[in-house]
Amino acid sequence: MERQRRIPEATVARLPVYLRTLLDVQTDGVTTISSERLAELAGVNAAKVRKDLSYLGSFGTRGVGYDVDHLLVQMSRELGLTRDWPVAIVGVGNLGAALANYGGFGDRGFPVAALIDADPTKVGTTLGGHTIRHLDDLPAVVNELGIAIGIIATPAAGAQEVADRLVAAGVTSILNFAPAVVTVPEQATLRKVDLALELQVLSFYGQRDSIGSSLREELGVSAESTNSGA
Amino acid sequence: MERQRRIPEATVARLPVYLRTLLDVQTDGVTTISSERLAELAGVNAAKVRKDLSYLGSFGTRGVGYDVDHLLVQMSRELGLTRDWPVAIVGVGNLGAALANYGGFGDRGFPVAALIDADPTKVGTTLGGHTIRHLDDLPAVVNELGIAIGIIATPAAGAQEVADRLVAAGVTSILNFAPAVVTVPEQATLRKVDLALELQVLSFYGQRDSIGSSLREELGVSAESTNSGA
DNA sequence: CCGACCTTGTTCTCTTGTTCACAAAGTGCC
DNA sequence: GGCACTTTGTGAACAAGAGAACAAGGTCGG
Ligand SMILES: NC(=O)c1ccc[n+]([C@@H]2O[C@H](COP(=O)([O-])OP(=O)(O)OC[C@H]3O[C@@H](n4cnc5c(N)ncnc54)[C@H](O)[C@@H]3O)[C@@H](O)[C@H]2O)c1
Ligand SMILES: NC(=O)c1ccc[n+]([C@@H]2O[C@H](COP(=O)([O-])OP(=O)(O)OC[C@H]3O[C@@H](n4cnc5c(N)ncnc54)[C@H](O)[C@@H]3O)[C@@H](O)[C@H]2O)c1
Repeated sequence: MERQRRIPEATVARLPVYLRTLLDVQTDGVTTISSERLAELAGVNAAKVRKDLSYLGSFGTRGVGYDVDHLLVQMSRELGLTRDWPVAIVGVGNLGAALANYGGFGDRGFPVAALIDADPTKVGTTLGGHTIRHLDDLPAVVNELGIAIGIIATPAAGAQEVADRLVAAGVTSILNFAPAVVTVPEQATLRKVDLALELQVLSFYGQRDSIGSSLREELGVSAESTNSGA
Repeated sequence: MERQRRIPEATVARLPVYLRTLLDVQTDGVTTISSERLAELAGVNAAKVRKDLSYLGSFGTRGVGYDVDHLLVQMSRELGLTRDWPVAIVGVGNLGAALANYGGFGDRGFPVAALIDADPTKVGTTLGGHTIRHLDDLPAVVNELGIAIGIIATPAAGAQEVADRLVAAGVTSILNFAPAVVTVPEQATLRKVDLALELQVLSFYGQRDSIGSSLREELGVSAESTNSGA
């Protein structure tokens, strides 16, 4: 009788938030936490916390709450954080260099293990203890260092090619910073961080608020009457 | 008879992708595009494209497709990109400096207009043409320069305080890079970019794939038979 | 040992988002 | 001018996610 092992995507995306929150309270010496409290700290709804945690099959204690240490163990295991995931950064420019210099990843089990670039003048130079290797060496680098995750920090034009090469080299997890649509085969996972998109979304809601305010001023307080039609 | 003016959140998040795609094809001299083609380039479903675009109230031409220029105008207007949105970066460290040096924002209507830090040794120094101002000057800076968006690039510990100060100074759009849960009043909009979270999500799916493979090897090809219970 | 109290786990409902499928609408050829 | 062809716009079915509510289960004080 197998446990229900399909964790919803939305839940997966929240687990890291819970994890960080739990690490925080653990540091403060807290040993037990209720869904209510965890929800407050993680900025979500308590029912959601309980449902999310139930997917882990982890048991809280009714009347008491969850054991922080136990929860951390379960969660780390589920997220695959019991091992290291060596990362390769492809494209060592402005952003790539900043990421390479950032210590926060190694701490959390994602050591930067390799830097890759296509620019011959950069290849061979050293940054943060790593010698920059050429893109053509990717298969060798991945093999030698056991690269599990590739970070794309090249200009948009090169992103798809880099992704293809990463996948060809056996890397199935990719984080893309380039503002381009990149596709990968089904067996691989791609996530993206798109700052321009974030800013444009902020712009949308910012503008809307302004308009909203103006309208509200003009029309009185009837702005609430947005009936949810059908 | 007012047009239906509630654009779903999911749609808002896709508009920037369409926008970028359209700019690309416009550069190539394309003047008309079908939902099918746009969907392909943007990496989404064609029906979704049509529904998303229908929220703009923009008219395609049946049998032909959408006029690229017209679509760009509509979309830019809807996203509020007809004006500039001056950005202040708070926390000019490793990441903040990289963002400040990055030219890609100003190009797209988000000029970096101010740099803020709390470290007295950094205040007064210059970076990318901007003199770093002290956090205490925030209200004045926001006022003088018409700051519309605040980017938080401080350590996690300071993030909530910075957010509070930004809001107090009148900034209602915030992009947070610090790995911390930050809350803002309802009238403000906050989005976050959390790299550790992204990596951990990749870890989850990466691990899962590995397990899947192993299991598949061990058990033959019965891995498909994950019956969706109830 | 018992009962009041607390918190979990889960069911149910509602909302949001995705996708299909097709009628309506326009184009351009003949 | 009409007809075949293309593509949009949207209704309806389907899937995923959020949140309220509550029964089940366990603690702890007396
Ligand atoms: N710098 C930022 O703050 C920032 C912010 C948001 C988005 N981005 C995006 O991140 C990406 C990198 O930005 P950046 O400012 O670091 O750019 P950059 O030009 O400073 O660096 C790009 C690096 O990639 C290398 N490169 C180019 N093509 C390559 C290829 N095919 N394979 C391997 N390496 C290649 C270049 O040699 C260069 O070293 C861009 O797509 C940019 O839009 C950057
Ligand atoms: N550097 C990266 O590549 C990277 C990647 C992912 C996440 N982050 C996150 O981004 C944030 C910044 O990272 P970093 O590497 O630039 O750190 P950093 O330590 O290099 O820089 C932080 C800067 O913020 C300033 N600061 C501290 N408290 C402040 C306050 N209350 N108000 C204003 N300024 C304040 C400091 O003086 C310093 O200049 C961190 O939260 C980090 O976790 C960074």
